[in-house]
Amino acid sequence: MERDFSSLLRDAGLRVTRPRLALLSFLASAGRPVSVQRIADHVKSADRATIYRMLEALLEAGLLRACDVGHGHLDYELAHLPHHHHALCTECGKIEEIAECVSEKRLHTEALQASRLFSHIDAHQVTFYGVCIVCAKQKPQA
Amino acid sequence: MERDFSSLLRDAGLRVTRPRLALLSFLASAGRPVSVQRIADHVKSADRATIYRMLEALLEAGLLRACDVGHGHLDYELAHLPHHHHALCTECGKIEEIAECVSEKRLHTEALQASRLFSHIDAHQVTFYGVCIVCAKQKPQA
DNA sequence: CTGCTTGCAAACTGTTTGCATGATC
DNA sequence: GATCATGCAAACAGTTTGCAAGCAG
Repeated sequence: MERDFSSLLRDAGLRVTRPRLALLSFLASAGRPVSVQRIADHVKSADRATIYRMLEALLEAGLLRACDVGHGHLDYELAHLPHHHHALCTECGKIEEIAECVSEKRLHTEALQASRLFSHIDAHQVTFYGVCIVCAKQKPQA
Repeated sequence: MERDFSSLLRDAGLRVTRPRLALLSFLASAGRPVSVQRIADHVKSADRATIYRMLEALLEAGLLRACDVGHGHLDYELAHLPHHHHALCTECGKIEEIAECVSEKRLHTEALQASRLFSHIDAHQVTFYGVCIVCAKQKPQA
């Protein structure tokens, strides 16, 4: 696994350093978007400033993706996953990755048609808000 | 217009105060989601702490809606508009409101089907990223 | 050896809280 | 007059920047 990350970094023209490898493997093990806070808790070797600079560099290089489910800060995940979206449990904050839907591709074109001010649309992000099964059991129709 | 806001507040069980009316009418005049920063610039009569507390109260009461286009903080808009989404110009930061699309309703159900962990989904938010016509003219295929 | 990266500390921005004052109902 | 809302100041959290030291290429 470390091998992969090294080449990823190298191919992106970035130096291979211990903190970066630690960050990447933590994100890989997480498997879902994580906050800077959580990264700092787990990748203790790296200073917070370093974490922010790494995230910026890796984001710029396209190795990471930032996603925003609306709790005031960005979460980060590895970018080499297929396009997908997130469902946020409004009870416990759990995030699930949701595969791209069929009707989603239409959204893009329909949105551009509905728009008056836009020339083209490059990307989109969808977040679903709901209640996960665990929370639904604990708090029936809360 | 002020009449309307007064009754809105009253109906929500909130007191009618000058800062709240100022906030509501500013949001109405803006017609698009605005940041706290922008609110503070325009609604100078109100203290920043007051702005945050007003936003919280009005959000709770359902008069406002928060939306997050991913630049690190929330934007706010009046909630009595029909459901819609936002397109963010990645060049100039302009936000356009995009009407709900036809295929969007399917998203909801498809997402739930694709999910493994969720019991039900209550809401969703979509943000489109693109380039507005003005910016597209200034920077052809940048 | 050169230049990119990191760590540490300090500055900043954005947001929240406590408490006394003031306004609404 | 009781309660809720506001202003001010101070605390907090999250993020960014400057600079010297360290490490990768």
